[in-house]
Amino acid sequence: MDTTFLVDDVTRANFLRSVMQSFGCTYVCLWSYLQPPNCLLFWDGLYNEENNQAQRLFHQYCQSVFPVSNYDCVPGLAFKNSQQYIELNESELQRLASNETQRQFYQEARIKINMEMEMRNLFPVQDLSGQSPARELNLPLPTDPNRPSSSSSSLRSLSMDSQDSSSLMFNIPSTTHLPETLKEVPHPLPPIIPTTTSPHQQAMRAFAQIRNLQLPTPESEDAVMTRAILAVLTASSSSPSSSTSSSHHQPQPNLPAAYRITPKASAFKNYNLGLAPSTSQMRTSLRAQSMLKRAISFYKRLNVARREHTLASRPTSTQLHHMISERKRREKLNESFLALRSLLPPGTKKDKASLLISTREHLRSLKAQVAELSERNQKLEAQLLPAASTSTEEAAVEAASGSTAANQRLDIRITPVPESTLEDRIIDLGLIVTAESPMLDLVIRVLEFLKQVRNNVSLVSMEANSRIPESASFNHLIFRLRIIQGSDWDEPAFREAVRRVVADLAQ
Amino acid sequence: MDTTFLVDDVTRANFLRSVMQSFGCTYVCLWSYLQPPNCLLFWDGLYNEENNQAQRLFHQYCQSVFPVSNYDCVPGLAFKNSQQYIELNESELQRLASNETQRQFYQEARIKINMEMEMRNLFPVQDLSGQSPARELNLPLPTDPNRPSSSSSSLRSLSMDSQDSSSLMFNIPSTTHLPETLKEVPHPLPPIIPTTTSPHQQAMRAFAQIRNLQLPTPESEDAVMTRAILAVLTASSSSPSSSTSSSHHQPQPNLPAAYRITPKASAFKNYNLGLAPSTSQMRTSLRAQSMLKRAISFYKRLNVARREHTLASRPTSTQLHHMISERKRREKLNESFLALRSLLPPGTKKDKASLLISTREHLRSLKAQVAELSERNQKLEAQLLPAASTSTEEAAVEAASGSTAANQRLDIRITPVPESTLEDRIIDLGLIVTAESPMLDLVIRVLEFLKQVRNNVSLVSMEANSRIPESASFNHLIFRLRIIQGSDWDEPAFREAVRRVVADLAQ
DNA sequence: GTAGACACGTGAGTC
DNA sequence: TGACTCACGTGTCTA
Repeated sequence: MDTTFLVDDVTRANFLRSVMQSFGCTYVCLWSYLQPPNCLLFWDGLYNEENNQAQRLFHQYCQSVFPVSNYDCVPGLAFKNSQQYIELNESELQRLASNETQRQFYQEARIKINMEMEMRNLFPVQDLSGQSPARELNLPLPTDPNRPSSSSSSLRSLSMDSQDSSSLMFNIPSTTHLPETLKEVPHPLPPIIPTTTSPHQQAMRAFAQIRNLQLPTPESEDAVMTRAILAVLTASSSSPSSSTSSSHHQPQPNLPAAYRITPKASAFKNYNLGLAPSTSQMRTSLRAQSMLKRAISFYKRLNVARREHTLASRPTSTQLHHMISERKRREKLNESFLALRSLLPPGTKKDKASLLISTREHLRSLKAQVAELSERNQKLEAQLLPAASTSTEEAAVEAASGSTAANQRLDIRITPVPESTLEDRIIDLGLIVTAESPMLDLVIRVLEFLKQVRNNVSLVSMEANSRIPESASFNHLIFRLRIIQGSDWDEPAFREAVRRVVADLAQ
Repeated sequence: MDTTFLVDDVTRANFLRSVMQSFGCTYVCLWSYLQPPNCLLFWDGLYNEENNQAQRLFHQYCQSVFPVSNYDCVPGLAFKNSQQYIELNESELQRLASNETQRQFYQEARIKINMEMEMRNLFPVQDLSGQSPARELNLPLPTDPNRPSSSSSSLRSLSMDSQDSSSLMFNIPSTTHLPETLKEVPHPLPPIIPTTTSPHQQAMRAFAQIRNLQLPTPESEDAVMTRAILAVLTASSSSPSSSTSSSHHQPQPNLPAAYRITPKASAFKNYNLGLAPSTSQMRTSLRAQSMLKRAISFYKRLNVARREHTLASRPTSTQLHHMISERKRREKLNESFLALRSLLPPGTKKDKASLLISTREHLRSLKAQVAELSERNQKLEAQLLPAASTSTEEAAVEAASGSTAANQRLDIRITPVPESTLEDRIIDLGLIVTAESPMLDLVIRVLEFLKQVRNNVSLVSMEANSRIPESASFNHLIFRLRIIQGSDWDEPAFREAVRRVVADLAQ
């Protein structure tokens, strides 16, 4: 219904931009998320004394306009050392852009990237401390969702000037669209200075004198001031009814609600520079006021957050823990990879992926090998023992042999081989010897003994295994003996003889 | 200048939000990048009949409000399966990377930048609206700071005003000018109540009555906006830890976490899940999908765009290619992991590290198995050989042994044991001796020799078999020897020594 | 709420 | 130089 705030906002934006640009800022971004006249300002450039002064001056100005306001120029939003910050300059844009549309595209893209980077750099870590942010922010909660008129108004409201196609998010166009910033213009003092010079005018004038600025046009300035003061006054005595009443008063629902920015309109708004409608009707709503306060507190919050961010140690403890844990995990995984590679034939690549696939292949080939071998084994066994299936019976026989205790240092078992016949008696002499001496001696000794009794038995086959070759070795020997036909075979005597042979070797 | 679209856009957004949320969507996002009245709609939740209906209703509504509008609802941008993402196919990448279509790439980059920005704006990372101690600002306090926010449903989504500058960026004709596809809306329009209320209000009211909705209130929207701003400013590394302070009584307790989308959100979401658009919307859906797909899958590549204008377009493509190739690499590696797991016994954990170690163990066991099997096989063959000397193995063995004649009386084989390592070298000394003398002497002689060279080798195990086919006995001996570490091992010399030891015994 | 697992994009290094 | 691999820190999800 009324656009005064916006006008005011635009005025301030222009002024602000002029100030900042006069101090060499290449990038001034005015953010108007907030309800006008609240906005955020970002600028780049070195944060130097001049900027400091500009900031002070601007602050002074704002204070003069809004005495209750603690307008806060957040100084450190300068991305001075930020590598990501991309300085926009017109010529480069021109060079890159082939046509007008594309140029705009580039501009927009760059600006957005800028903003994005800026955000990233400014707030890489979100650590808002333990305090309740809301308390600090003074955020008003919705008072009553069922409040009658406000809902409809908010639903209806939206605003943006839609005709300016070149309206960009962040008025980088301030460099392009603001030839009237007039750093070049030498004497820009507002012509009309009333007798009752308000503080802000003084401040602005002083500032303009310093920097040779052109200040916003006095008309808009006056209007702004008046409105602002009125707004402040009204707000100080405002009651919630003002909001409702003002909403109520909205006579034409779909008429220029164009300039009212509802909080829902969240995108960056364009300050259409040079837009200075003369409608000076005052619209002071509690909502606007609340937004102002909100903005102020927001600025505070911003500063606090920034400070906290810069001061606080970057990684939170959890983050740090996470990091090192992840590191451990990677390390372990790499260890596993290494160990896996050690098992593979040494010719394999040490590349991780190829290690995996070679492992896969190796595994597959091993499986195939096992399958083939086992199959062949089965076949061979079937071929070899149609008469006797060795393994199972052997176990059974051993179990049934009734030998001595298991833990003995020397265990001698003599078991008949099932395939032996009466004419061809074959026995197995099993020895389990725990000996310190190497198995070699043991075997030789037994063999020598067998050689002595070669008239009684002959060696058919033998088998010797030693586990744990160091220190006390565990030797398992099996001698398959054929008992010579006709000889008198005394098994206990034979066993005793064997025992005597190997007894002194057994540990 | 006509603001009807804009005003109505918000209305439509609200209505739409109400509709979708009433159907259980936790996240509804209206995107108004496009030139109004074109916008994009995203919502989560299961794509079910109700959603379908909501979509239809929305279509009808839009049709009623803007008969010329070709509103396009893209169903099913479901962020549920976060692991899935959409991979760009190669051709598309090529197209993007090529120079001739650089402009399109820029456009897409811009799109994704926009998307990122919008994401940040739309999805507050942090709930910052706690209590509102606005007393110092003379703001009306909320009726009850601790009350559960009944209007939180409206807080679940934000809508963009469509008239921000970013609408420019989407002047890509193919995407903005979607074909008219809404002619075949199956259901009748929502009842339009005449007189003063606008159609959207009527529709909303009717719908609210149907679904018992609570429409958004401006206050809540204020809060949302404020939160959004703060979120944007404090985003970039969102950690939910900040909610500790306000967790006690969160003003919007049911604000779902799923609704937080940080710019670092990495995985591209597959929004095709459960997509079952009605045939009438199929075409437009597909078209919008293709654009969306590109945009979404690219929105993470903001750095690309950043480089794009710091440097030339070269590193852009390289970076992009790098990213893509890295993705491919990861994919391939994971594939390898998966394939490897498929080879392992199915009980193994699907954890990557444990997969590796279990693979290692499995491999080791397989090797042992192979060794054992082959050994046994050798044994069996040796047993079988004299019986069936015609077998192929003998020939093969003899051929492989590199010995001179086939019918030699002595065959010496030295083969490394596969399970031996560099540190622990184990070899098999195989002897096939056709001798008249009994095997006993042969074995003893070999053992004595081994005893002599015990500084070089130690006996691990041995095996001896003798068959007596006819006249001469056929002896097969296998000695498994461990080569002592540090000793100089000369295999040919050893072989020659063995040969000399047993030569005179061989027939 | 915390520990672990994964995927991501990116910088660095290597051939 | 470019193609490629790897490590890193971070974000997200799950148990």
